[in-house]
Amino acid sequence: MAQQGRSYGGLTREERDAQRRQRLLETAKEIIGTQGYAATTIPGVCAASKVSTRHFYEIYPGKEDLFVDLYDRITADSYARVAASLTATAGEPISERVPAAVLAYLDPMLKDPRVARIAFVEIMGASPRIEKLRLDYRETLVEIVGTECTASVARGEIRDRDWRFAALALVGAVTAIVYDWALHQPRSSRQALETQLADLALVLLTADPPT
Amino acid sequence: MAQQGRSYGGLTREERDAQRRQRLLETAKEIIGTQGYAATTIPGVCAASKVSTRHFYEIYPGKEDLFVDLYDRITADSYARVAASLTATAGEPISERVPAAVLAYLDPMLKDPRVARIAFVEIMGASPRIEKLRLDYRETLVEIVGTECTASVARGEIRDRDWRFAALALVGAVTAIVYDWALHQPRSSRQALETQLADLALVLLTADPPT
DNA sequence: TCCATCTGAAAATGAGCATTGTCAAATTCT
DNA sequence: AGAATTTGACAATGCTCATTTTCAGATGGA
Repeated sequence: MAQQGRSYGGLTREERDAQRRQRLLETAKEIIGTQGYAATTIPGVCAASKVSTRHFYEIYPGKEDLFVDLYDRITADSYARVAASLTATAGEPISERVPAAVLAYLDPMLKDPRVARIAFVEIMGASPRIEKLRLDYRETLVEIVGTECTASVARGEIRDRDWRFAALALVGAVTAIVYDWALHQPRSSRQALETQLADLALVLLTADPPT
Repeated sequence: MAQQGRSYGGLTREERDAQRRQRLLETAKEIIGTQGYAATTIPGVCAASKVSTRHFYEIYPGKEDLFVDLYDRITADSYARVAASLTATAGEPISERVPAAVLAYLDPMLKDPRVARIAFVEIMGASPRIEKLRLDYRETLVEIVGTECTASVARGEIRDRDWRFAALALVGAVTAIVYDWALHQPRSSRQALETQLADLALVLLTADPPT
């Protein structure tokens, strides 16, 4: 057995493990976000991370767990941004709050196409467990939208409607658009895209069907 | 070598092959649409199809090709419906044509949740080849939307805009919503969903961003 | 210094398929 | 009937990993 816990290379066990985990996550982002989850192998990730497979299994129970950890972090990051955005725009009308929150969520994906691919494509149907994770996280998003919009209705800003439907539409639309933008070269400026996305969010949550 | 081509069991070689292919496709729809592509194995599909693996490889070069064939057929079916719908509504305003075409496209997915799962989830990131297939097919859809909408603009019905953006939003939104609807039990009536989808399509293609 | 830990590299193991080959029985054609 | 095909079942092969184990050397602590 390993794991007695003394320092090595000037680092404690926790620090060494944390650094290995960090390298694994960075490499996983690169490989999964570039080659896809199906094409990702443990030996491949380990080699690129300079982490032996033995150490890998000291940190993660298996391959799927690395992906789950990566996705959890990506999602937690975006959720924290959303929370911060909503706090920052407290008191403002929905037409400010929602677009800002959507762009806050998307910032990591707009910055890094690998993140966009992981969060919007590779995560889908990868395995039963991961698919459930995706749907659970999305449900949280749906609830946030519902809460915000219902509050806005109460303020008399917008008309009430099926918020679950609207939220799913928003998430689906944004997903497709951002992934497309992340892939295409050349592409429009991030600024231009953000304007379009903000308009889209607003339209989906507030527009009335014509005639 | 097999393949000399005489009749057997009262059927020609073509008929026998066609029946096997039919059974394989039906089983593939069931397994992929229920367990997912990653969990689908050739021996599994063959056993459920009553087709020997030897015969499988007489029909398809490999596993991926079966999936491609299945997806091709699903897509071709939907595209044919769209074409028929557009023909049927020729001369009518965009507010009739687009919602009708969207619902025509979605009919197979609304009828069979397995088809929805295959077309909207399992197809994503399954392999480089399949991902490319998906994006190519989607591009066709984007072009159709662009063509229809540009024509509508020329008729003075709607304002011009970034049709690629709008089309991607429409496809993404509809995908998320229909898959969600197909999964959830209990769920709203198909009629109700179709009304919502039609409204959504219209809003995405014609609504102006508020303020 | 001496011993217990820790480390990276690499080999070993084992499962799960995809794919190919074998063969006896069934069917068809002449 | 008799030769040639076709069939389905199943064994055989081979490959790609995931996961485990080995091991010689590096490091830390007493």
